[in-house]
Amino acid sequence: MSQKPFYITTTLPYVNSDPHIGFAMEIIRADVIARAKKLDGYEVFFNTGTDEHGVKIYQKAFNSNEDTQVFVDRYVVKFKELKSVLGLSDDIHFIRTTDKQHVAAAEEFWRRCDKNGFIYKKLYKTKYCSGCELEKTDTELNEEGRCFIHPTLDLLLIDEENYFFKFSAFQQKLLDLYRSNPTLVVPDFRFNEIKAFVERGLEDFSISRLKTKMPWGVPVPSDADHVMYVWFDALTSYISTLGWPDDTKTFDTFWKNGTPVQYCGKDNLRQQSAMWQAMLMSVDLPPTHTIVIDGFVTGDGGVKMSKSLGNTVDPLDIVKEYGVDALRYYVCRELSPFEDSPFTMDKFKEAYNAHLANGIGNLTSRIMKMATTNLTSAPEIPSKSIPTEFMDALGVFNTQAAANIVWEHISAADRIIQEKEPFKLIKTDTDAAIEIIKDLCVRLYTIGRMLNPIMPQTSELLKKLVKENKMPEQPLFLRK
RNA sequence: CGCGGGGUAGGGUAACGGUAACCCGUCAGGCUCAUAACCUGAAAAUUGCCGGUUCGAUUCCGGCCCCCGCAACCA
Repeated sequence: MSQKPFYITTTLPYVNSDPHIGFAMEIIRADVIARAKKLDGYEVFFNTGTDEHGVKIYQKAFNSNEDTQVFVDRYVVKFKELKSVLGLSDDIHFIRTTDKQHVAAAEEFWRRCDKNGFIYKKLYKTKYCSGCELEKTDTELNEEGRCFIHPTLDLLLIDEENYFFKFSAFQQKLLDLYRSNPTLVVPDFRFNEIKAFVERGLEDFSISRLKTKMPWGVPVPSDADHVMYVWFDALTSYISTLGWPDDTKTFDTFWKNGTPVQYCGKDNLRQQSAMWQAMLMSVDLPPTHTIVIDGFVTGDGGVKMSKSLGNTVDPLDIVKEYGVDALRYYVCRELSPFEDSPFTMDKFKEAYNAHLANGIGNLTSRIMKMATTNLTSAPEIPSKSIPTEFMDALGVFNTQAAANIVWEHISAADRIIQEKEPFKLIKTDTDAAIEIIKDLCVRLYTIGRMLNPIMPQTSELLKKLVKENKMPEQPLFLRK
């Protein structure tokens, strides 16, 4: 029996700063889904990587007087380290948009798109602030359309020839796709948002930059004066990582005949569920199966995290102090799967003590203490015991609902110990007490099984302890 | 009338047409297997405001008031 294929990818983070908690959240969630699918018998292709082109990186490297490639290489190391820091799947794929294979794929994508008539050249007016000596985008201008730093200066409009993508040609096709694919975007309210956006009408967007101004990008085929705009290049990574266009076997298995899933933050809704889908159509490739949009991690009170406010949290620090599984737990259960969620160290500590130290950690100690003192060997473990609701919740990307099921099982076991008092019963009715303890061991094993996608290390440890009928060498999660 | 999300016990969140659930905190019991952990119970919410639909609304509809994102060539 050949395994069913499953492909899931994160957004490729832009490597102009260190990995932040928002991306850690996204990739942990994707990893949980990837592990759950593996547990369910799928052959999983799990992808992440780094987005390394574009003006911001070019400028930052330039400002620090560093070769751009050296600059990105330095950052990529930090992102690759996430694999061990966050306990990600061993076989995760990592694509860099500077990889030769990706660059070739992006160029081929462009060629096909162009051949199909969806790329054209037109004059594009850029806004230039002579004070900053920089081009400005609308988001970098104030309400009157003036530079924040130099509001008294008039912006200069400079004509520049750019290549454009005929996004507007895909309005109806996108709406048809949305209609025929009712689970394309999860959750529903994000799907509604993108539908409304497309219904309002689409504007073609620029997909190239003049090389003289910004050389750090994939060259535009057949025009040495331009490089691709970073988005056009980065989005194609979702298929270049699968070997497109050369490795048709891998691509066909996981994308064409599979159910490709893209995980991203809400700031990526438009790019992934509209622009990228249109781009795929333009080269006659099938659409993404599901795009999962999660919210932002915010500071206390729902305010944006920012270094100036001092309310940022570093995933590395958390892992150092509390361990990988504690962070994974928090992401899965304490943060909303689709809405914005506040993240503070106080909340984290509170949840850690309540649910990891007092919850699963303490439960493990009390069950295994009774087991090791009263059982001669591990009880028989049923071959399957994961409740279907658990897998169903993960199937709709609701890690919170899934984790809640696990913690209901933990509470139930604590209650059973209190109500049946096997530690007391053992003195009067040994056989009955042994049966209760065996049942508790099986319950703990089942909890271990369910924790596999969410907290892989804890999962393995729980299963090992029950199977070998051993006390943990030290408490699983020490109170902080 | 640009688009979307939210306003639920002291704090943080869940549920979403039919006794409003959970965590932290507070109070009172219990237990001793366990990481001063665990269990039971109590106090505490007219579910932002005003109308409507309904036998019944936190949940559906309309209006209003606040908060937060986004508003495309920023990634």
